[in-house]
Amino acid sequence: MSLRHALLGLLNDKSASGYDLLHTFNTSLANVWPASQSQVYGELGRLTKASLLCVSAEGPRGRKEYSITEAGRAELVHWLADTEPNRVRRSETLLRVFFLGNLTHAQATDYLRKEAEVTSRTHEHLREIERTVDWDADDLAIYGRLALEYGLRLMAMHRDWTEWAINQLNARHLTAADN
Amino acid sequence: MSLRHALLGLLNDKSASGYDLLHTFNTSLANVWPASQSQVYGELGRLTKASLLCVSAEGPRGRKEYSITEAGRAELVHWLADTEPNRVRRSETLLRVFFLGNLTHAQATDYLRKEAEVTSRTHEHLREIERTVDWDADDLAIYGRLALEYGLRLMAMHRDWTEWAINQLNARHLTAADN
DNA sequence: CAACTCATGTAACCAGTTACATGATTCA
DNA sequence: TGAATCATGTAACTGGTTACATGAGTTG
Repeated sequence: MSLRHALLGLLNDKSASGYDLLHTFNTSLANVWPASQSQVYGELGRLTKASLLCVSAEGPRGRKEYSITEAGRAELVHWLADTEPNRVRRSETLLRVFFLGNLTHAQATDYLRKEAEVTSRTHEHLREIERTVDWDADDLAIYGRLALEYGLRLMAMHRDWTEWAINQLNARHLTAADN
Repeated sequence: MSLRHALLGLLNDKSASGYDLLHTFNTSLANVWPASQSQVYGELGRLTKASLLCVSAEGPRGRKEYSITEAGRAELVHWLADTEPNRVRRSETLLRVFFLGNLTHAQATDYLRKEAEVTSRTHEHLREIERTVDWDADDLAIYGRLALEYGLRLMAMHRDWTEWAINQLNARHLTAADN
């Protein structure tokens, strides 16, 4: 149910169209809770039918501006204050690590090196966001700043771990007569 | 398609029944790629129909032991060597951070403190695993050790970030006349 | 007037969760 | 003999992805 609450949260800050929201999911929320076009439009319809949102204005090209209702605000706060987050994490990157023994030493370290590279790029991208966004603006920016810092630290950790893992594999490769 | 490759990876190491595999998903892989009973049994059936696995033995209580086939091994290596991991991450924990402005200062810091607590418990749990597992056994253990270290570092980072975030919110709360 | 951006909607499919259903074997 | 564990299977539902389909307004 997170997408629905993400929509409520964003619309509580500011009324917007599906198209506007989609943009937010592709930028600020891209690394936290990405959502596709079909998902956003679908969920907006369902939330409106459930009276947690309403269409507050219509513009050119069939544009619909959605606003949160009192019931929607109540649901948002209820979600934040009274429910537990789902903490299940899945990482395909890490799953692959489990099975690296099926590759040659060179292939395995290449895999890790590539991960390090992608991590660096993401880190750079987050730094770029940090530089360009006006962090004093509003609530969303203040808390978004906290989330961004999380991303930066995650990428740094990921980079360090990857280096460590490569060294582990190299050490093992040198001492053993395997592979 | 990650579950299917997780199954191939595990069965390449050692033939096993759905029940055995389920146990692995609930322990070693619980923090990397958890899977439910219905999912495992369903996928084993599909993989067998596709000839990537075969039933190599039947035991008491309808037990079926699955073994990987040559085609299955080929698919496993193809997945590892020739395909890119899906790196999409979703974090409900972090999504909620975006919307903490809808709570009181006390509620917001409580949320973060609770996250820190859960993180500590998970960290402790991983340390326990580190202590009890025999890491010299086989390939899976060696690479599993790398994954475990990732988990430990992730939890440490998460803990540090949470502390930092609480301080950020406290500092803001003291200087401003808001809330 | 062509290319681009704005803007919405839907259908088919795939992956994962929860719950239901059943029964054999082992062990205290 | 009753409880625990071993063992499998299926159905309904929810959430997410990809692709298809359409068209209005804006800008060079």
